[in-house]
Amino acid sequence: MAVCGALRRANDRVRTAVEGNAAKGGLDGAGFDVLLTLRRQGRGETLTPSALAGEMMLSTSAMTNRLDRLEKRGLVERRSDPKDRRSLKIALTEDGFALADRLVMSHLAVEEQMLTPLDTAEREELKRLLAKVGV
Amino acid sequence: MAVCGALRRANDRVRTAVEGNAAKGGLDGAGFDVLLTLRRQGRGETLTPSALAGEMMLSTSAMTNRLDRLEKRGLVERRSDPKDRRSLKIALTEDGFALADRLVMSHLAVEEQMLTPLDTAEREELKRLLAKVGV
DNA sequence: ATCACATAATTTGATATCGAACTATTTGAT
DNA sequence: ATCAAATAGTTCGATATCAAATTATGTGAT
Repeated sequence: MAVCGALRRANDRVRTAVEGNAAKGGLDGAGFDVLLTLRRQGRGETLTPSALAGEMMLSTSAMTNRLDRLEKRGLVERRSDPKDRRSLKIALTEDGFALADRLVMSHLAVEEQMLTPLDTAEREELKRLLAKVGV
Repeated sequence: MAVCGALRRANDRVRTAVEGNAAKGGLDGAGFDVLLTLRRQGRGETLTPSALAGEMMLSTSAMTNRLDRLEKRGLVERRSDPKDRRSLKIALTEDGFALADRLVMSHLAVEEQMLTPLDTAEREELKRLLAKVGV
């Protein structure tokens, strides 16, 4: 059978390729994921650290750490929320958006590259089968 | 498309379920993987720390750490190799083999459980498609 | 036989993560 | 209006991992 082993190997391979792409922007997979999640919100949109952590299935303390690094590199900003002074809005800076923008292109190309052995019907079938796993 | 996202989510679900099973034996996924890899060699068979690390795609230093914990719990033994005094043979103890034996049953049941939504043909198809992604 | 190099495992130093404790602020019950 | 409980984010302590350095041993070229 060994379906679960095949699942893990395929996932590892994709993850490695995706991290390789992030490295081209001087990021690790962790930092790239944050940038990508922020960019997905759209230009100028923000998320709180908690929302980011929740979306990325990460502890808030890990998110604090990731944001520290990204902020230090000038890729994200912490903006205080005037409505709730406990809360923060995390926004991509110009640089952050530009980097995310640049990386997302090759990121998509890398993901596409990993799937080249599959034709369109196979991709749909794979997605369908994966969605059924673990219900 | 989002095939890669589906891949990651399916893998996460399986991993979580498998770790839940390991926890029933007081192990984490890391320790369970080592026991399982040793048990797969057969009763009384051994592997060196390097071989284990290689097989599990882990650094040898991480393996030293895992073996320390398992040895402390009396689940594995480090046996010196008379042929090469640099080298060690890692063997399951009686307890280790018994625990691995007990957990592997429920482990397989858990993996099976994760795949119940798929019939036999679908499992084969999924494995085939995953193999095309993961080489 | 010697000595440079290779190899096995461990130790060390750095970092990412988690859960728990902490600080500051808001909410809600009275 | 007050104060207990909830919430947002950070800090802290512990641990797992990796890469590099280290120790001990083996191998091979001369």
